[in-house]
Amino acid sequence: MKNHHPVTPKEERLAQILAKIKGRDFRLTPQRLAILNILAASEDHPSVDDIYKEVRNRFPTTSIATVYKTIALLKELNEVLELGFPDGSNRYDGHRPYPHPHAICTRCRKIMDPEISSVDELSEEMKKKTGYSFSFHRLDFFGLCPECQKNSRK
Amino acid sequence: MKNHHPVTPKEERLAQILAKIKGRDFRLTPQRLAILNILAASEDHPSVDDIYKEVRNRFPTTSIATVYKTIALLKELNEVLELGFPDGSNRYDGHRPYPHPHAICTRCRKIMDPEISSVDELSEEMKKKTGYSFSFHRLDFFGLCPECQKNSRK
DNA sequence: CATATAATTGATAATAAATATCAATAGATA
DNA sequence: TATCTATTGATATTTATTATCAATTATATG
Repeated sequence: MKNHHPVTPKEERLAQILAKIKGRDFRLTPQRLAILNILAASEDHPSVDDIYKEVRNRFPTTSIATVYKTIALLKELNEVLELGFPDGSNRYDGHRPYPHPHAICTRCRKIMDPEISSVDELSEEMKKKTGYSFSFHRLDFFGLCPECQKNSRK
Repeated sequence: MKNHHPVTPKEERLAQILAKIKGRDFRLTPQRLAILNILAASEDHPSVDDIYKEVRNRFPTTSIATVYKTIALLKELNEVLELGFPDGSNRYDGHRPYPHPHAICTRCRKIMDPEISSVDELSEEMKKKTGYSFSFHRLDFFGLCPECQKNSRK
């Protein structure tokens, strides 16, 4: 079982990204591939440093600059979503790069990706009323998750 | 015509904020009042530096640290909304502090505040599906404004 | 398969936004 | 008016990100 056509959604996604990269005379380096895989695989929302630490498990010489550069590339290709935290740092969502909102706990930092049907309507309304052509977005709600709510009531 | 009860929405708003400040043994300093007025008056979305420059017209000794501290206070009181730019810097919206989306041009940096009716539904759905209690949010769409779209088509 | 070209890496310096520090100042209260 | 303590202002520090550039290496080509 070696080279084969993509079957799972994840493999398909990865294949698409690779096609995009090859199509624009970017090069496919092992570091990039590793970062890509980490992002595509992670169900949570890693920081640059999280990603950095994980890549170094497989490629111990990887520089943090490479992580930043790869993420910048993926942002440009619209294959990763950047969540801006109020403290100035960022998190990355490589899982569902189309518009979707996050629920972010400001205490424990837990992030949820609920399925929200009204997003499409919102996007549509925004496009109609502004005339903008959007390429990315941040739809993030900040507050307390259910657990932290309990703990804060004494 | 000196001290009088608030009549315009803006005056009312300001009066509310002042009440909040007094209620929590914060002090009402001239610098704070000036920053507050700037934010309440500005129809666009100033950066910290924009605000800093404007305060210094009236209070030339004002420090940038004071601007940061005042904005932090207003964020805490939920009286100003922070927009995170992809470049890491922030903009501030003191005009409509309840949930509303922005359309941000990544080329000319123009920001629009359209009236979007589906936001309420989105907020409601988010609350129901996550159980979070939200205190602030970022609903920002990034892309090209109509003018920059024209200019980019050769 | 060997080679040439140019994109990319890795190490580190530079930048920039925001926060922390702390003595001096000045609101608020009695 | 005097006291108390939050706030200011100046600056140092922190932290995230970007820039720089020589060395490396992916890719195309002969």
